[in-house]
Amino acid sequence: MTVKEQEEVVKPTNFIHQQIDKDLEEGKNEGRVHTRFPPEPNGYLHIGHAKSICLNFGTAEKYNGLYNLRFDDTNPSKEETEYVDSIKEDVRWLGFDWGDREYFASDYFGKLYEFALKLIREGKAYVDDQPAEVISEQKGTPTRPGTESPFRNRTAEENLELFLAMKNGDFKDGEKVLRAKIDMASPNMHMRDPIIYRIMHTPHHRTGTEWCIYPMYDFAHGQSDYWEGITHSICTLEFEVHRPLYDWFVEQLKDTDYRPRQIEFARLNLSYTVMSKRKLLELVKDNHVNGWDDPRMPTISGLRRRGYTPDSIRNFAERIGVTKTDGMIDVALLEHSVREDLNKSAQRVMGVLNPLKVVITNYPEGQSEELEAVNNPEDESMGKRMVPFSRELYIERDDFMENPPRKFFRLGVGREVRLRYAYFVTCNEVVKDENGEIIELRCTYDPASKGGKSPDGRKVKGTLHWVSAPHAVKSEVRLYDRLFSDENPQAHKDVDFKEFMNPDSLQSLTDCYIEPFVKTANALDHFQFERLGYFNVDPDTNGDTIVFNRTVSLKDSWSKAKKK
RNA sequence: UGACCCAUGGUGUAAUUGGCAACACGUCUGAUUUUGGUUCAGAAGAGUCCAGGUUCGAGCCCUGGUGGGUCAACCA
Repeated sequence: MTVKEQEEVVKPTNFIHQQIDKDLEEGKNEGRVHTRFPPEPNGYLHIGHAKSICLNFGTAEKYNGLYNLRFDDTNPSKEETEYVDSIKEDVRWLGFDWGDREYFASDYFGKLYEFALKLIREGKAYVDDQPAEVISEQKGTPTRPGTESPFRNRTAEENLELFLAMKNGDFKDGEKVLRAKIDMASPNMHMRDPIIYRIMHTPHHRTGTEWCIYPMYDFAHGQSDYWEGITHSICTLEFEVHRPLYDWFVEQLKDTDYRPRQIEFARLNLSYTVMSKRKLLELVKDNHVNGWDDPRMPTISGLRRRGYTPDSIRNFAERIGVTKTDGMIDVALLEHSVREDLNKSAQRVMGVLNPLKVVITNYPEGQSEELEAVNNPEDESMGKRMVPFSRELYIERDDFMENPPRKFFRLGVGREVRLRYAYFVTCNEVVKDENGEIIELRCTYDPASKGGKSPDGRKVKGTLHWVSAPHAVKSEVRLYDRLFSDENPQAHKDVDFKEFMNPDSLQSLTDCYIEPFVKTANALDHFQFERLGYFNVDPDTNGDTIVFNRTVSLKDSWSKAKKK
């Protein structure tokens, strides 16, 4: 291993690990590191969550600690079991195993209720009878302090009685709330007597109709962390202003030196996409895409269906780093991560997307043969396979030009190229239909060049992929482009992000021919179609047609050169 | 007329905690190549938002600006 390689192996550190190092040095929490990933089951996980999962769980792994999966299910009106299941599947697929440490905030509804009772008894919480608008009005603004509720100084007895009535269902939704009594003049809006319990006569996906009062996020999160023994509660930047409140509740709760600590990092922004559950839900609900797992979606399930691998996503998460700087990651980095992974592992195969028929005029009619091809030049252990060759072939339309420009290495009339793993062929004639459209090429092959070798040492500039027409498997191939044409579609104040949707984000080719090797492929299997890109088998595949998704194209220096 | 946070090549991160800015992606050369892929060799590109200060020495510390983000849901 070279010096350079050794440097690269060193896992990058970040400010969170540095803070944990410090906590450990100071002997906090008996040297334990315990993290959690706390999704709300109200949507599917996306690549931004993947960053958070890798950070939270990866951190615990790094420090030989533990990590929990905890569903933040305190709002029954938005949460569903479908989402719980998809989240578990996605986290598992990414390669993390949380063992039996699977929790729900709803597991703590009882303890949370008891804790609220304690706050009331200590005069630190009160029932407010005012409607939402009035409470909101009294909150003030960031630059103006709030005013106190007329119900703020009820006696503990009265509050206890009212809260019990709330719990017993004596009131309608919104009629009363329980508030923490902190400081209406605090410069931090979240400290101005935040609402901690609201009335919702809505069945919960786990507790059913047991409760009609539900705790707010702020009243559940830190406490859940505390009860689970979380040491480092890593979340995104928008919760930074909640931290004093998080600490305030933990302070009321703690009875030892242990205390969980919230640390915030910048969420992931990816160019040419949107990354909020609300917006992704909108795309799904309004049928702008075909579901949460549409291969154009930045969801984990979409990326999986598109052909991304867990490794590629984890490497990506590692590469982008962790900071508090709000930035925008170039999708090119994500694409680089899959190419890097798939280049090492993907089975090579030849497939023609836009077929052009080629007849080898000096190859006997009715004859065919099998030629040996390498399965993966990056991994010899993947072995070889046989590819059928015959008189009638398909090549890529792009690989032939009647009037080739300079530096075009492919086929033209009178030119010789190599058909990969097969023979050298020379094009002699172009056949056109009545519209002048090229419909066939007539070529001759050199039998001495079998395997693609030139016995006389003569060179050809181009090597083309091809497929034997009678043997090929006709398939559908779906090509994807970015979902949005704007780098940051949600950043425009006066324009809805959907205005920037790319109308050509999905192109479906139904006249594609792939070598017979793919016949036995299973859903989600990865391939490299030589010279084209990485593709995987879409679950839409049925007995009749194999459907492929293009995960990402190969790097293409020819298309760049062409533009000049 | 607030609180909290952020600011390093095009992009994302790093800099042994004060010692003259490194890595990755991207871009551009060239070599190799039965994938115009991979690999390899190399190049361009920032003097660290600005202004002061402390110091022999500042991207790191201090002060003041500027720019950006977050917070006023009975959402999380």
